[in-house]
Amino acid sequence: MTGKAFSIGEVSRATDVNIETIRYYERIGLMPAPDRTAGGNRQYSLEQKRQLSFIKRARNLGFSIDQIRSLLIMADENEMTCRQVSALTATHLADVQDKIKELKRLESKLQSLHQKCQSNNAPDCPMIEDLFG
Amino acid sequence: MTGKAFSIGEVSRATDVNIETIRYYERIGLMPAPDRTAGGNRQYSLEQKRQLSFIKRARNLGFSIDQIRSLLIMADENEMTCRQVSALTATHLADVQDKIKELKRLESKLQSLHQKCQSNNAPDCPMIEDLFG
DNA sequence: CTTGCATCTGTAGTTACTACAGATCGTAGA
DNA sequence: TCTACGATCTGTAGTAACTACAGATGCAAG
Repeated sequence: MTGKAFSIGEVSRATDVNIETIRYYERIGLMPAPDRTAGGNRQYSLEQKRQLSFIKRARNLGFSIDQIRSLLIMADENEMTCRQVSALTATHLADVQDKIKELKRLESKLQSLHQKCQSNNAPDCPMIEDLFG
Repeated sequence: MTGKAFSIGEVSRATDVNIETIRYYERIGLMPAPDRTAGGNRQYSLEQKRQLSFIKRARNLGFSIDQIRSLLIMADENEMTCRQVSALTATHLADVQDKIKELKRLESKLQSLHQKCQSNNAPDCPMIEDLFG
């Protein structure tokens, strides 16, 4: 009993992953090479569709492709993986928090520069002066 | 009276911009092609050094190369540019704020997933389950 | 059997650099 | 003046994660 097979377009719509991106994931080995029709079109199994949706969700959480590779391996094992997943998540969370910090630094600098710039009617721009040092 | 000339290494150390990056900026037209010694080594003028430091500061504020191209043009003109600079800064600031928002969304999702994962000793990982949907 | 949308492969472009390899330059010391 | 040897040179390729084609087929409905 072979399960239902899906075309790349169906899988794309179901997971909201671009067709080109799906093929890209296959090329880099993030997705397995699916079966093909006689004519050469890809035919995805339900499990493969599920894997793609896993990848999509993880991408939406900002995990990198390499991190997702690890997550997929962990998802396939049963020992110790929850701890490993937890560690990977913690690392990623820290990365995200670092980025937030950095962006907030930018935000406040930009805000103060912007304010100086707006309240100025002279020919010289304080923002530009600032950048020249 | 020709001003002092600087080697690429001196300029690199002075601005904290990688030598390869300086050549890259020249290749893409962000920096002008400097004079050369008889043997072909680059010789930067004080003004060119200043321009590179301008670029570096703007990059540190998160402006894109294309935005910096605009900023450099504006820095060279004298009409209306403060208003333009202000507009460009506002756009960039909005981008930064959008990114912060998105990262905060990620942060809170990751935090809640991480918590579930940590308080779990069962064989199945709630984080993985979650990603599979 | 034709029409026309869906897929196919393969390559190149995106952003902002970084990392070589292999050759030459420039300068301080002998 | 010759010789090291570090600094630069050019040119190309790699990074992350896609996206965008071109040109050729597949497939299903009428």
